[in-house]
Amino acid sequence: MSTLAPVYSPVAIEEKWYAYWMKHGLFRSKPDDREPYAIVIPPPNVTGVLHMGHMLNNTIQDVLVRRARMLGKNACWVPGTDHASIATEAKVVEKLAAEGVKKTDLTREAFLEHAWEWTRRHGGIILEQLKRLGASCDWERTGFTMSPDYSRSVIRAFVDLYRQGKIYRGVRMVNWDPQAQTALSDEEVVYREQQGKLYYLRYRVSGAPAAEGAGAAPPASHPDYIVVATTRPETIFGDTAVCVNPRDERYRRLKGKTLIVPLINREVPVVEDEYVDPEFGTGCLKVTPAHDVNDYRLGEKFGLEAVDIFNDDGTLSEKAQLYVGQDRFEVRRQLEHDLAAAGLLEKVEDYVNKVGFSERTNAAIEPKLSLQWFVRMAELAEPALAAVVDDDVLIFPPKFKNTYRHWMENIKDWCISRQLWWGHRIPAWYLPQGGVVVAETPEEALAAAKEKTKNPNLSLADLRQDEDCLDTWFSSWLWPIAVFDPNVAGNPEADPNKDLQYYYPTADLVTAPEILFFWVARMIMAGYEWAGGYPFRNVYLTGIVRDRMGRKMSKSLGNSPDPIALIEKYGADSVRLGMLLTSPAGNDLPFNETLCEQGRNFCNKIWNVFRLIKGWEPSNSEPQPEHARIAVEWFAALLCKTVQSVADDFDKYRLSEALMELYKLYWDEFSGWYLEIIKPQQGRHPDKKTYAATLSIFDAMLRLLHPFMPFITEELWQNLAERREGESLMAALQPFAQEFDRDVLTSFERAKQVVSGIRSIRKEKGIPGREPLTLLFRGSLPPAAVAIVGKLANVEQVTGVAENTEPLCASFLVDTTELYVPLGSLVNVEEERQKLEAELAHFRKFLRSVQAKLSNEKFVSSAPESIVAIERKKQRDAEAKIASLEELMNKLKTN
RNA sequence: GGGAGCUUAGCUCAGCUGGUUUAGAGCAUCUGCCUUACAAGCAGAGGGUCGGGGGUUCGAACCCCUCAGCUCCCACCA
Repeated sequence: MSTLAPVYSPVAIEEKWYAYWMKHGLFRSKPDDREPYAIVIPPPNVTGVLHMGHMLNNTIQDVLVRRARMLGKNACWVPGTDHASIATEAKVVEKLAAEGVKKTDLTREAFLEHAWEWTRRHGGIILEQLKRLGASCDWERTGFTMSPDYSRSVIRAFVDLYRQGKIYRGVRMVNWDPQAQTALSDEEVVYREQQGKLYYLRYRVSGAPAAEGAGAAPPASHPDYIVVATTRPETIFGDTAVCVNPRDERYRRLKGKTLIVPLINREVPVVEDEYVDPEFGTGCLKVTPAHDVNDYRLGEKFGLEAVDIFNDDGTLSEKAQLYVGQDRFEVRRQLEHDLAAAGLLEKVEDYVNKVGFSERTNAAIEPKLSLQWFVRMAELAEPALAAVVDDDVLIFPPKFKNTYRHWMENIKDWCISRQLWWGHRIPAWYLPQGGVVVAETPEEALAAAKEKTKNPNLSLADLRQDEDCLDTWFSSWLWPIAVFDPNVAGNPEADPNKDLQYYYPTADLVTAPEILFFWVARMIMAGYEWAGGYPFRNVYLTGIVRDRMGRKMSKSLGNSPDPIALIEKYGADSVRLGMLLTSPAGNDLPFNETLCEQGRNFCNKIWNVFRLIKGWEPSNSEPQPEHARIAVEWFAALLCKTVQSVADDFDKYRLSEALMELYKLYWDEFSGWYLEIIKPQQGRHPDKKTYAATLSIFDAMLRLLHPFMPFITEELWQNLAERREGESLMAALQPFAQEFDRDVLTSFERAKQVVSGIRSIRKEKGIPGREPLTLLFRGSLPPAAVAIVGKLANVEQVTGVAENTEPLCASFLVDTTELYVPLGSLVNVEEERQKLEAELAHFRKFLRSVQAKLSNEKFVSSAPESIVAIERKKQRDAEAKIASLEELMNKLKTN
């Protein structure tokens, strides 16, 4: 009798096996002659902590990697972290602020000192958390996007693109984050609907008399004024024109006139452009070239001055003339009063419009003209677009292929400079007399500068390096290349090293759809640019983890459970199951702790099966009983079928379905049917043959389950037999798909129906399981049924009869075989009759529909032969069943 | 404004080329059981006119049209 506890406790077991796997280098991967299988982790922020999204994402990666390893591939999962320029810098700034230190008071060097300190303190926590999950990463390969090697890759890539003319510097309208005080790429801006106001402002026509204040406000249609609608009145100080549609009759009189901007009294021209929608607002558009993308275009077209009225922190600058130094939103509020007081505010309406916010700091984005570095994308995008369109890179689920194509076909240049310190500093040096050199090192920059200026006396002190850093994604787009060979990116002459040759392209990339453009698309571009081809063959896009109310889990909402707390409560295997039980690729995962409970229950089930088996010893004296022989034969076939369909599920990235299949195989088929059949009586042991077969089946199931639940399967596998030190389930092979006999499966399914039929009768009649029954049948029964009813339904005797002569029976049908359970007085004839009547009605109706189909000439002539044959069989079966039911009915009547 | 997708049992989803589907699964629910591996369990049961309407077809959850609702992505309407 086993002394193991009836409840599985994961904590100590998980720790033990993770340490064991590490100790024996089982996560390690080096190039050899096996087929390679590589995954690079989407590097989490270096100072981040694990959240539910990571949990889902990394569980999927671990399942894929562990399975690949067990299929005999050389599996390599490369972990690492991202320096996350803006996110990390924001955290450091916040931390310093809490200590009363302003970033602006520090030198760049001093600030970086703090940032590195922060990174050392918090860096890598998330990787330790991944270990709790069971992640089988090759930790010796842990990368960091700001390690010295990696930084060299990034800088080299910049220099290379610059030399090719694919990077340029210029003044463009960019998304300005006034809180972080940096430019952002278009992808870093999120638009949200905001309840705002639409302000109708009066612009006086030049030469017309000025208003005298609120009381003297002219009527709306006054010829001396026009009315302009805007959501951002504070930008009027940057107005350099007013634009109307040339076809707009209402404003024909303004042609060639100038207008007076309210409060600051700047005289601006009226320009005409089709861009303006006469239907919107008043049909007059104020033009602020420095603070609106469209206005910028109008400004370029009409040669208007761009007056930048904002400071970098979002306060008004000297150029605004009024409200200087005040915050933009405060000015907006004040203006409403001040304009009204001046008689220049016609009306204010509530208005919903979309406003851009910084993805990182959540500050309202200010479109702003500024001098930034850009990557020219058109040429880079070409092969990356083709890769996906031509299916060299497959995206799961495939609906994202369209999204990808649309973005790539309309790609815009990428603003890569950030006004931050934490990151890769732009390798550009400005010359004393103007001009710039771009080089990998200061020394090379100096040499280039000397050549460019023809001045051999130039020194490093004369050069001024660009203050800005590169966008984080400008480094992470090199990830699948640089983690294997940091010398290749940006270096056309470099020969790829062994690692890159072997592992590249990687097999699968698992990530969230939200970074399809940020990261996935750009990695593909970088792959073609520097590594000769795409970086991964398959992209698996996960869904978003949501709470019960369907909200995205986020720190700010506080609706996300702490993954580590969940692991401590339920065990890592249970949480992994919870993540995978209901999340097909691309579908959101509505998370609920009950999913972890379900996982825990399953672990417990597995554990108890093990307790049962562990308590057995093979008995040499016993011959194998027929029921056990049949169970073994059946389960072997079922196992083969499952191995095949699980393989098929994996090919299609249907991980949840693969898991569910194994879940049911283990719980229903193995525990519920197989073990109940072969289980010897209490205190006895199974025969040698059955025992061996059971161990081997259990072993196969542990292998199949291991990628999903690595800890418990390893624990049980290690205890199932003597193992050598260093031996591990994770290094074992998956069961191979073999041919199997489908007839074995169908006969067994019929046998199950017989058992269920008898159990149903017991339940209905309230006959306890202990009371043995007799079973009569008319027709054919598979041997399996005869073999197992004794064990599973406590049937003492099974007898085939030509005709049922027992007077009082409960009866049921399995296919067309009639089964009778003699019950004497327990039978209520009327009840039985009603039951049969209902069944008869059902089959008669069904038969009519089949007959209708078959008597339809068009069906018989146009449907394929095989389909007609199926219908004929349905007809025969239904007829036979009806005959059998009628027979049962007759018996009931005659009795 | 453009594009993509979704709507099947109380919940989450399968249903792949229209016919072996007489619509399935897991969870939840209900009923009966502390049966000697497991009550985190066992046995049994109920639950759906496949979002509405129309069409194509011998045949529709599946194809077409239309209406309604939901989600996501992209876009410069002040």
